[in-house]
Amino acid sequence: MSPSYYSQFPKFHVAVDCIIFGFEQGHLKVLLQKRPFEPHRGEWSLMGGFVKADEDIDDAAQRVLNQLTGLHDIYMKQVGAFGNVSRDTGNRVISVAYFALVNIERVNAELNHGNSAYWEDMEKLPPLLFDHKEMIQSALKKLRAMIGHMPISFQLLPKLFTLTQLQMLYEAILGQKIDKRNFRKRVSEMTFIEKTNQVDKLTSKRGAALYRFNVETFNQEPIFKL
Amino acid sequence: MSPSYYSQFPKFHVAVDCIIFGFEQGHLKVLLQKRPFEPHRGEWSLMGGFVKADEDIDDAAQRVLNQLTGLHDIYMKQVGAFGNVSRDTGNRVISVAYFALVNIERVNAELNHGNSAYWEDMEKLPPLLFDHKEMIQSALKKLRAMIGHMPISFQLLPKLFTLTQLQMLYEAILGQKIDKRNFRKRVSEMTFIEKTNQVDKLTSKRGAALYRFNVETFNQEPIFKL
DNA sequence: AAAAAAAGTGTTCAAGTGACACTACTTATT
DNA sequence: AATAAGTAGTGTCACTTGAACACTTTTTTT
Repeated sequence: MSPSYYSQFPKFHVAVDCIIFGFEQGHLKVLLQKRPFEPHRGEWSLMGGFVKADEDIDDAAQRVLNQLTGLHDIYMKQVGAFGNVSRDTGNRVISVAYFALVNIERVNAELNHGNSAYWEDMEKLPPLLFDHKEMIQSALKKLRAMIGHMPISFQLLPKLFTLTQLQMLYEAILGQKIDKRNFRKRVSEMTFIEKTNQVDKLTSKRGAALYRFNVETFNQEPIFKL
Repeated sequence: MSPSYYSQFPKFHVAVDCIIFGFEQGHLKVLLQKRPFEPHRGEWSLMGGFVKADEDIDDAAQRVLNQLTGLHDIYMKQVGAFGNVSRDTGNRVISVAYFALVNIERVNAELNHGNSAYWEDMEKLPPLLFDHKEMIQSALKKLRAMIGHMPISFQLLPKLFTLTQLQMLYEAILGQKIDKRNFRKRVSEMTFIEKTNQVDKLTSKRGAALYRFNVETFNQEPIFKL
């Protein structure tokens, strides 16, 4: 038994698939693309890619996200490994799913439209390749479990946002209405969600105060409950 | 671009590693073994194995669990994929970790001692192979998040158990003391944790009522909060 | 009969959660 | 100048949940 004891065992293609969430006009969205190669070319699918020989899986996910969106250093969370024998009908491929939360406007500036990428509303997902819908559902479940404890949802919003936007975001992710006064009460307890003196006048005649997430204040007292 | 488009990409050994939790004498334990092959033969490690070419990853985890313990159809939960380039110093191996909860007595009857398997207390883990300690920590974190909502902890106990045992189990998993009266109050609200008329006299002179988890009652009203 | 050992049992207070409806401000329209 | 339109913003109360807390009961052993 030399170090090549391993070599008696089969090897597999390993891919990463990215569930890239965005938020626009009160709707939670996912970035989909038409698969650019055979088999199943042209079907709607998540953005994915094969892991390279000298690459950590986490890094592969970052690379794939970057290829599509141009973004670097985005927080990505592993959803899990999907490894049924017949999940990929082309060949045996084990895929590790990751999700990311991104600001749609920042991404659209950089989107490589040669990829025919498209933001699809989570409520209106078309049929998707293989088990990609299952991956999205798992990712959403994980996201729902996390947003109450970790301030990750701000990644989906512009730097400055109104409390109505923030509330609509939570409603979209959780899939349920939230009481406005209770929501704002909780927000006001988080000192790191701070009011600026700027006003957004796009959606109301009165105008709404713009808020910002202050990382430094959060690091001093990282207690988050929404 | 034929169906062998995939073939330009590298392939990897894919393994599963099993975190097998047990509970004995008030302590949460993990089943470890001395690695039976090179490299690193003899180091303490989780029970693992390579995925076969025609095998779902979930099935591979079940197979590995069965090889070591003889148990079938045990609930296993995926912890995640561990895929850093240098996690396995022997060769690139991507490993998917799973955890299972088993009854130690049932397992010990079947344990293949040729594997030199050993139940180690979670508080006293020795240095472990590669990233196995990290896998165990992730598994414990996941377990902690689950036991409050799902009645999985009963897998760790004998069919009949006392409330003191059940409480010690929760204390061991959560790593903190629980108030006895509050705990028993909550248990008494779960009608599917039912008192038998049998009594355990091993640990007290008075004797303690033995309880059982009733699956049928649980299925009728699957609301679990502990 | 007394001591030992763990089982079993309620109440009270604080905190958190959820339900609920009107006023304030600005702009556009007449 | 008045009013209509449209969203922002604001407090209270009832209820539920969670946390703290100590003594009595039962049986066996000495």
